[in-house]
Amino acid sequence: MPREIDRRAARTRRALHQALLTLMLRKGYEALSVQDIIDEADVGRSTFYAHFTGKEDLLRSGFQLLREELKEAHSAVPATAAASHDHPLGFSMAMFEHAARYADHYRTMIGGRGGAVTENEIRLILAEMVRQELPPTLEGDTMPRDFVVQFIVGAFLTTLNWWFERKPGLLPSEVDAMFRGLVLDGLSPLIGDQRR
Amino acid sequence: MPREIDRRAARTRRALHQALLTLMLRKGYEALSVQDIIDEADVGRSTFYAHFTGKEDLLRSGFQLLREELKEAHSAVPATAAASHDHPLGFSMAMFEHAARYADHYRTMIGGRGGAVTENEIRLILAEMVRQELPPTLEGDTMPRDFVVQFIVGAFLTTLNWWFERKPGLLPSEVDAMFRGLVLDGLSPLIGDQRR
Amino acid sequence: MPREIDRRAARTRRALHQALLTLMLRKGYEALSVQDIIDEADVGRSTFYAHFTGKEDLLRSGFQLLREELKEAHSAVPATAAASHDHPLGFSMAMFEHAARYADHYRTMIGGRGGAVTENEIRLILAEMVRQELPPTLEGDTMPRDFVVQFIVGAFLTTLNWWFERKPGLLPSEVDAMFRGLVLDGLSPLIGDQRR
Amino acid sequence: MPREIDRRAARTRRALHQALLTLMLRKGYEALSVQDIIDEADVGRSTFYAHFTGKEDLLRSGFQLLREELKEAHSAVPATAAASHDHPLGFSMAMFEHAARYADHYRTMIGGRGGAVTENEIRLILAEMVRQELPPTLEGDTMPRDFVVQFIVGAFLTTLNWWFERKPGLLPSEVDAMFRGLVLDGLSPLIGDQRR
DNA sequence: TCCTAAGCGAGACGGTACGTCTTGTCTTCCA
DNA sequence: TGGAAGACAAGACGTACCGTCTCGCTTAGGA
Repeated sequence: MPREIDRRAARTRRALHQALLTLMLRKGYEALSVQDIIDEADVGRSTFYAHFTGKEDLLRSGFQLLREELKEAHSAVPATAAASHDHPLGFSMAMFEHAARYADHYRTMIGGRGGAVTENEIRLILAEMVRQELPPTLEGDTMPRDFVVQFIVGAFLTTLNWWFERKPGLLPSEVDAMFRGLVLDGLSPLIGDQRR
Repeated sequence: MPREIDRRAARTRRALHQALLTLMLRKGYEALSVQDIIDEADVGRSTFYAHFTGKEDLLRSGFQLLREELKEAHSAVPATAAASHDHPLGFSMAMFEHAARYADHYRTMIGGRGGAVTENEIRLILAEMVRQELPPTLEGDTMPRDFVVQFIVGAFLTTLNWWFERKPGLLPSEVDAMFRGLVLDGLSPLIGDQRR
Repeated sequence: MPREIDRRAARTRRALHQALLTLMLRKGYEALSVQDIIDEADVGRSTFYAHFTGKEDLLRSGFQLLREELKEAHSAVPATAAASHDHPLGFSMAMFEHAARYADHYRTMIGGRGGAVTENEIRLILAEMVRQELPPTLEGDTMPRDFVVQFIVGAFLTTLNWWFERKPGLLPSEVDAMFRGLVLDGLSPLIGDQRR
Repeated sequence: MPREIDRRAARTRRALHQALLTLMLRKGYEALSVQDIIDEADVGRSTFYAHFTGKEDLLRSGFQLLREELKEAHSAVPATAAASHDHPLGFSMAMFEHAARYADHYRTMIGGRGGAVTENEIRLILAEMVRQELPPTLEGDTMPRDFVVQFIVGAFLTTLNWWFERKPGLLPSEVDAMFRGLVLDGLSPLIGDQRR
């Protein structure tokens, strides 16, 4: 197969992904039409459908690329599992800082304007990160590992959302402290739990 | 205003709410068209738009009714705030049992098939319940109350989702124990946290 | 039967006829909806349909009344047939003057804005007038009487239309002269017809 | 512009014009809905609106085409103005014969079932024909030329209508004689006019 | 150097759903 | 008990997208 074609095709796909991103920031995912996207990308209608089955496919494929990039980036870093023993949920601080820097994107992706697909994809990515940090076996063996993973991911997203919506002025470090406080120690310290 | 009109109008609205519920169970919210709903409800197109601005309005109005019913039901019960000191998150067990009984509905509402609006409405209802159970002041004063509320609601929905998706065989009591374990005590007991 | 009801009914009908006339002047017949009419007449929907089968029926019924009034008015006048021998098409001058005085109404009724029904009703009324003026038997017996009637009515309406559309400045007497010239003597005097 | 599109578009437009004609014969113009037309033409709703703004536009555009065809056909014929001196209103006989052959179409177009638009378009076409036959200057200079044109057109349509409605058995030649009799010589020969 | 096969833009097309509008019916209220 | 009020089912309107399709144009690789 001539590789020139590959190159052209790749350029087209990139243009479409870029257009999607731009437009999602501007109007949100649900409000976009395929027509908007191909106008923004300056691409023919049939070309769009030659590459993707619809705007959802385009969105998913974008996250697919992102996931692969992240995987490569991570495989370069030595196993952090050991470090995580002393410093659990090590990913969180970096993520909050990243989110602060790219607040517009995060807001779009997470605040409903990204649609259900986006949120799901983000959960998958976060779940992957959390899974790698979590010790392979949990003490007591009462909690399934993937349940714990979902719990952490959910708490993280809740925190991010609350931050953006209600207290955008807080520093990443402050938000991180709150996140870690709740996730690691739960509510008991806050309500003077009398159990036992 | 003649009350006959009220009665007819109420019947029409009820038929539409019922149709929406039926169809959401069958095909999910996003896939529904207004045409589907009015066909199911056997109602004229213009009648639909005389009552609601669209399917989202219909959905919201349904939750509005639900919320009012719940409020009335709750106002009958004596304040549970006192009891919640000994037994925090008292709502959870009853909710898990309720969810088990009406699994189909919960699955539809929560598992993405209900759409973003539904999830948001459910969060509002749950947040209201949690807010009533949570002590008015939290110890240490480090966590904003509404953040804690969002954390609990998120954890509850995560638990529900995980239950339905991954381990539908578990008993409500088992799921409740897991939910309470994580939310009240956090991860520390599971990972042998060495901090401090 | 209580005649009070008759009176109410008559008032309702009059209100509807009046509303129709008002609105036809304002927007033209075709553009009117039943809703417009009952709003203008301040009458309930079912009331309208209790009296008329639709807006066409209302229109026709209005002309029906008009026709009866005209018939009464004419029956008072002694037979003009004799006079018409010396002065054929005697009706025309009076009609043109009337049209000039009520130009708005005529324009509405005749210039297309009145709809096909209106034009037809007007033709019926005019045909009746023409029929009365025309001698009972035509010389030569080559032309059916009703054909001649239609010819005259058509020429009259053509004249009226042309007057309003193209030369609204002309006096009724000038227009009448043109009408009579063409209808009575035809084209021959104008084109120097060489036949025979 | 690629001419393939022209070809496809032309086919679509032809199908719609054909469907309109068919349905007008069957139910009349006013009773038609756009839905009827696109069903008959087997064309998508949006396609219809891509070509025409509504059924009136479609109708007008059909007459536009017809007018262009007639113009081309006429431009082939040598100027008939000269001939018309000896034989005025030369168009009439051919038109009556044509009408007899395509009675259904004429009946639909003229008898009210064609709607106001149709009648107006037909008047325009006939006016054009009459204008070409009429000598450039009229004797006496008392009648505006376009008034005379309207008079002739009106008389022709009156004749056609009367023929179809009241005496469909007459031959084209008989009808033509009546038409020419009235239009050229007027009423005077029929009523023994005593003027002067 | 020409040929050919692919990627591509342009956009016509049949469909489906939208939210609005109008019609004629039907049920209840009120005088 | 009959007229008025207006909720309603039905369905057409014109608009917006969808996903499919056909068509020429470009462009680079192999002949």
